Amino acid sequence: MEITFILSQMKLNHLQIEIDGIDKQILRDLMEDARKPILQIANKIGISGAAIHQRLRKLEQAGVISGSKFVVNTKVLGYSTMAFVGIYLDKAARNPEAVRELKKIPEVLECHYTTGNWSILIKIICRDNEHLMQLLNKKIQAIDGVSRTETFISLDQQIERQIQL
Amino acid sequence: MEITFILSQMKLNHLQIEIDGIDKQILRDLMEDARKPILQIANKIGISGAAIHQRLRKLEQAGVISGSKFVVNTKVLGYSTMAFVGIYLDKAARNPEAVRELKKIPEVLECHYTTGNWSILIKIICRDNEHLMQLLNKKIQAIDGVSRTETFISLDQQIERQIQL
DNA sequence: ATTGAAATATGTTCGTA
DNA sequence: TACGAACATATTTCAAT
Repeated sequence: MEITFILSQMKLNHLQIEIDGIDKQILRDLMEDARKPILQIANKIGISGAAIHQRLRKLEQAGVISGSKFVVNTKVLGYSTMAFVGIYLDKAARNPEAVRELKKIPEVLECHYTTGNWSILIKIICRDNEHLMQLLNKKIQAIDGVSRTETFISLDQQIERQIQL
Repeated sequence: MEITFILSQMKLNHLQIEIDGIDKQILRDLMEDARKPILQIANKIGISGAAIHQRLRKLEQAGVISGSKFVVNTKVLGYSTMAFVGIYLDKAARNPEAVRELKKIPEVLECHYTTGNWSILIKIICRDNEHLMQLLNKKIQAIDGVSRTETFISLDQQIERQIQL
């Protein structure tokens, strides 16, 4: 009986984070522009800046907000080629080791353990096809345990967004 | 001779965006926390706040900075399942139409035209496996032109980052 | 490109409802 | 929760180098 109580409390903490309409409006604005002034949001919604401030503190403490980022335009910096690479590892036990190596490669932006054919799926960014080829042949294929890779070059990214509240 | 001049100017505008070490330090800080006060960065680097401000203006005008975002923790909001879905379209001509439909599905976070087997690769986020199944069967498979899909569920994302400067 | 200082704008705290 | 007012910080501008 005590255990079921504790479990129900855990559920409350983990699942019942109340995000009302005002929270959503605040988050929607800030997800689009992390530097948008609180007062602008406040005026739009029709509550005080102090209220927004309180809600943001609540959302941060609840862990709803993970942080904020400046987004840099990789194309302007000369990175024109994005690709996904499915990686086959010959032994599952080598996975953590392989991931450790992948973390050392700055061009690797994402790395997922996945269901399906591959052990790992990564997203990478390269200056051009030449850079991509070097990366695959010299760095990724060189990782111990990597037996084969399948590369999918992103010819054009049509959607890039966060979850919609 | 005039044309070569114009071309060299275009190259200057598009490729020779000078990002020096100070720019990189500023961007590195703000990519980690978009709300980090300029003065803190200024003190760390050892130049004035006004100088940082000027450089940020320059970087914005050059298009290096695409914006800033608040990052929300999707897991806390109850979205525990991320997946990649490779989509086969029966006719390439249907691609733009299919992408238009995908844009209407809020769970679709990314969408890429790709080389390789599929026409399109998307990244999606779902509450749970049930939600994922509904999304695939009722919404994605229902799009006109979609002949087949291959789904890769992300069991664990080990790397999530931006380009390293 | 950079600075310091002034002017403006924004964020934060707090007593109260 | 929300408010407004007081307070503390941050940003932007600007003349000068």
